[in-house]
Amino acid sequence: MGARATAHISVTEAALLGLLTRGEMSGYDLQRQAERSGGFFWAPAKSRVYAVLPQLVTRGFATSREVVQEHRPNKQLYSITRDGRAALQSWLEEPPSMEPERNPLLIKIYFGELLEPSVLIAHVQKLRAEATALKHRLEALEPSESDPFGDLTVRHGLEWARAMIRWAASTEKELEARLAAPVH
Amino acid sequence: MGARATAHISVTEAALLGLLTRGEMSGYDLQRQAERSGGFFWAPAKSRVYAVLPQLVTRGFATSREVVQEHRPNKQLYSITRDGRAALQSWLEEPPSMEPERNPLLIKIYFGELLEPSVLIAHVQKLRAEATALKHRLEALEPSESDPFGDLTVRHGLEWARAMIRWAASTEKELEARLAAPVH
DNA sequence: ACCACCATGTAACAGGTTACATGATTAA
DNA sequence: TTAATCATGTAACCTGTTACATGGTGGT
Repeated sequence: MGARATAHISVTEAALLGLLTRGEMSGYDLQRQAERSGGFFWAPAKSRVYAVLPQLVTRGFATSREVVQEHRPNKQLYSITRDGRAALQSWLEEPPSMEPERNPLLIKIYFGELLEPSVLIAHVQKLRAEATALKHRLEALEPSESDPFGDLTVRHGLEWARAMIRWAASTEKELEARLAAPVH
Repeated sequence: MGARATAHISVTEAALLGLLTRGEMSGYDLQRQAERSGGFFWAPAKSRVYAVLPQLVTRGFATSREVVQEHRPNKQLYSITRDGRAALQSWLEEPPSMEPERNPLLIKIYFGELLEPSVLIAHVQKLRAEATALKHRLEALEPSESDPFGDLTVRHGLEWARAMIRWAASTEKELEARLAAPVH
């Protein structure tokens, strides 16, 4: 045991193991952490969390112990093992590959000829509104950050949001121009 | 038949139906079109294409006819039906919802404390290289575009790529600074 | 001689979602 | 009294991937 050099783990498994390096936690805790801290870029369904954790134990990447509670439901606390750390480490070290955006909006734009311009504009406006909301949330967060790495992910989100806002604004303008002067 | 007002279709089904509005095509054609024109934001495996097409026929969204060929394998040509157009239309009109980036790189950054700075820098550099390559490909494409909607998706890609390049550059700088002056 | 293109599919697996089910405690 | 929090899970489904299998045609 311990010599399982190249065991493959999924993104969710890696993220859970990552959180477990910060201490023993329950599935409930993990899911909340995921929603809060990293929630902008990773948020599995809770059923997924509860499905993955026992698998981590089975594969030797975590251990669990039951904690009996008085006025709360009992819970399982999970800890990362040496093997778990090793698996996480090699996942973290794998060069990440850039995947193109799989955004359905782009397909709707691409087939824009099939939609009324006003509907298309509404779609783009919605993206802009959501990106703007994200930007505000992230801007509110930024200065108060003690951990520098969380900061970097926040800045990533900000760059992304700003890019989307820029694109949406220019796209809206262009579509509106086409509404005003429809060249059939 | 025809009154199936709110039949749900998946992104891939919508995209295939969208391409079929441009004419009768085989699975092979569709997959190639997907790779070329829209390939930046949507690219299903061919096995998926061949799996989805018969389902579209079963559900009444497309019809197929076999074309016997002499010096080539026979093929199935698919056409979109009235029901197919209706289903596509309502998919296109659904307001798209912005999903946060699920980029694994962000998780690696978030747990940056567990990685050597040099590895982290390499990860970010790789993203920057790939985003730069994408930017070049898209810039080469842009002026020659006859269809205006394809153009809008290209510009989306460009904004995205530029944002990633900006973020990566500033992140690299910051990580390198930390390498030079490690504040324990 | 080799490789790319045309053309379609199967099998096995991976990784995820939503909805449902349960049930006590505590704060507004 | 109503809602949120704590706490875990099952069942059904969906969407997708990689690897394998087949085999002729046409260009370099």
